[in-house]
Amino acid sequence: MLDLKYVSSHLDEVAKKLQERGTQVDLAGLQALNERRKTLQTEISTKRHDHQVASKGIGALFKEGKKDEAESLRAELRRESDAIKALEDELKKVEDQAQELIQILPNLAHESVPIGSDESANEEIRRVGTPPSFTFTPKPHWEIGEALDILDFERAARLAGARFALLKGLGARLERALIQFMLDVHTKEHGYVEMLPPFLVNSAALFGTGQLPKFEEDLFRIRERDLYLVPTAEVPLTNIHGDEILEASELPISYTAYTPCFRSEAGSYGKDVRGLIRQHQFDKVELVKITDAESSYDALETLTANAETILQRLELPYRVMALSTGDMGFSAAKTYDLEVWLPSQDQYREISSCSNCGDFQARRAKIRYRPEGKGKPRLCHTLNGSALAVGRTWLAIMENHQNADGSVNVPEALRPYLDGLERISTPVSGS
RNA sequence: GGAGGGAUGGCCGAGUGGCUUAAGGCGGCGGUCUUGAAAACCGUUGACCGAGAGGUCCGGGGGUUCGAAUCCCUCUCCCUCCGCCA
Repeated sequence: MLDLKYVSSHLDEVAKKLQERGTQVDLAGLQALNERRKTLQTEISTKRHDHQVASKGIGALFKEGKKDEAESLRAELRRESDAIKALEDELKKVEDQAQELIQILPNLAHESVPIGSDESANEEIRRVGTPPSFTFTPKPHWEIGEALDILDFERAARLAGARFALLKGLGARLERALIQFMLDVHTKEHGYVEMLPPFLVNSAALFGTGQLPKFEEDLFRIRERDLYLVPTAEVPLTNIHGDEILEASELPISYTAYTPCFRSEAGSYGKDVRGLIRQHQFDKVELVKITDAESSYDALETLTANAETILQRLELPYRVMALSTGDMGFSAAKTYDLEVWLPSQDQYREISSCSNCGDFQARRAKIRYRPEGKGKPRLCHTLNGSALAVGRTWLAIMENHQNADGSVNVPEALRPYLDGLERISTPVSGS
């Protein structure tokens, strides 16, 4: 959420930056509401003060036996009390209106973010690794997986419908190995604390990270309850310190967690209908950092590098993209996407998204810290990134490490997690 | 699911309508003493809105009252016992 005070005093600048993100808003209305809010508050504050002072006099008058005076004062204060109540009602209405307007505004982009209306304006930062060259036509992962009998979409559909998958045997084992591998790297080498959070969260948590109120249709909600399936571990991890004032010495905080993620994928009809790319449920290992207000952009570089490590170890070619103002998510001030090479599509596809949200989520979730020594609490900065989306990693391995005979080589870094297995092959019949 | 008991500042905890400007303790910070430290003693100690005056905040929301931490309604969470259960 943007700071109402800042918006009110920087109308033109904020409007321009929002427009770069593709959002048109009437900020003048917001400013008017803020002015009215301040006026009302001052008036209420003064009236309440007078009322309190006068009110104390009643007890005294009764004690002195001046009943008539006490009664008339009481009647007067009764009217005054009603008047204050009316002002308070208006204040609440004004505050609610301002809140409603400001909470659906996206974050402002950092100055280093390329300006543009969509992904065509994204900027390639670097490429790492070389796409493999094959002596045969590389197959898409769903063909490889089904031939190896480790992936089954048909039976998954029987259980849950389209956009669900059933991993079998070594397929399931590979998924589990990837999760374990990623968590080990981040906890043992990158200093993240492993968490295993709830997979269901309430609306307050989703408001904190920005999924609500604007993007409810992207979520799966539990019937009749204020609970939603997590769309990403970013939600529980970032909200862990909601409503807290942290000590500066505790920062930065680095958490990692594996969770399944659930997305309704409303509005994505016809996109990526085949294969594992776009599912209602997928596994992800997430990284979250909570920092002070000064170091979040350095932390974004670190976090992105941490995510890249996984791709490098798994020998998967990828590139790093700086998203443009029009392609970034709602809460982000700056985002790097990691895109992995997919031979069957002959292109790079997103496998991780690493964002610095600045104080945008911290303001919503009330995550603050006390600067070194003393002083007023300040808003933290929050960051998150996938490291990585496990399902997409699974399919990237299938496609990049496939052989002409339909088998798939296991990257060396992963072998310790698969009892030393070097390749996944079609099982010899009967075994 | 049933029955009871709770939720007060960073933490513990007192407080049943005006004398609460939330007691007291712990912790933190500053000081005295000390070569230094500990102990002891003294002082200090929150968040939010507002330019300020001032106001708000005792789990959340609503109500009664001139006046609510205190009374009423409601929701959430926690604890104890019973039932069920991996």
